[in-house]
Amino acid sequence: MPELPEVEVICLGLRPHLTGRVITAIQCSGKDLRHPVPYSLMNERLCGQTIRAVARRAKYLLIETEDQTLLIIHLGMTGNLGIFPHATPLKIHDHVRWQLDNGLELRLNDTRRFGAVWLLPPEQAKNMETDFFGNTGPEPFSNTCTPAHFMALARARKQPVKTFLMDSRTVAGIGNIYANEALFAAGIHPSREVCTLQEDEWQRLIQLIRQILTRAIACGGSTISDFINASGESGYFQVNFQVYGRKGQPCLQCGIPIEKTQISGRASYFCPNCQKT
DNA sequence: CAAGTTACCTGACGGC
DNA sequence: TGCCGTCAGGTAACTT
Repeated sequence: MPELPEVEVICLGLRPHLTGRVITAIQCSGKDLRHPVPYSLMNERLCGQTIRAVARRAKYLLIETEDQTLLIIHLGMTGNLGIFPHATPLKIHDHVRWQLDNGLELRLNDTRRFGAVWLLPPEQAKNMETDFFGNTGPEPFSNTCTPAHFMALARARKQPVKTFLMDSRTVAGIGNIYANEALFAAGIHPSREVCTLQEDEWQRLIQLIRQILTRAIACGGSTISDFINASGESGYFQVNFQVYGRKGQPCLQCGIPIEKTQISGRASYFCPNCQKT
């Protein structure tokens, strides 16, 4: 489900519900997500704490409490977060619930359980950016996300540009949908060897990545099958997809049918006319 | 080391 | 109707 725009939409939706609230109790389904859920540690460190801030880094949601404890949530492919009254019946695949002091609770629902939850006590949270996110690339909107950054990493690498963009060590938050969409917008073939991109192409690609992510956030994200934001609403950026999921349909620029191929195991969509290798 | 493949897990869908 | 194979927004451990 979630790439950067979807996590950002969830973050923005949750922030007013969570900020200033006290976490009063925590419940788990008992099933592991990608890692075991740190249930005992959360009970020790989180219960009784007031939430100070809700933020996003890459595709991770960060919930910080007044004593600087950090709850980190990743949604994997199918994870979703919502705010519900405590008495709301549980749905299948509701795996973690954080009860609040106002009768509501935050719920993590994750069908495939590729999501994950971490709890960093204050002394670890302090070093989060190096210890937890040490291998994570810059945010696409940060001023360190530059052509020089990409060109330094791409030098001498023959990897397809699409795989490079989706690597979280290169740049944060870009997954399969937005990699496909950004490369179409830039007129760059997804299989192109990443070391061959020139500075002006990187400049334009960065600009288009930012534009597409910004528009997707404004649309409330993309709803492929089941994404909903914290208020239970679907996103609608998917109506703006130019190539993703459009195999065989005419390119919206030139009318040639969109093609689909596998690149590093991921579905890749492109216009063979508008995107040259 | 770089790049490709597989595994993790569940559910939806298409073909037969 | 039902069974089976394939595929899916992510990440990391493997293999080559």
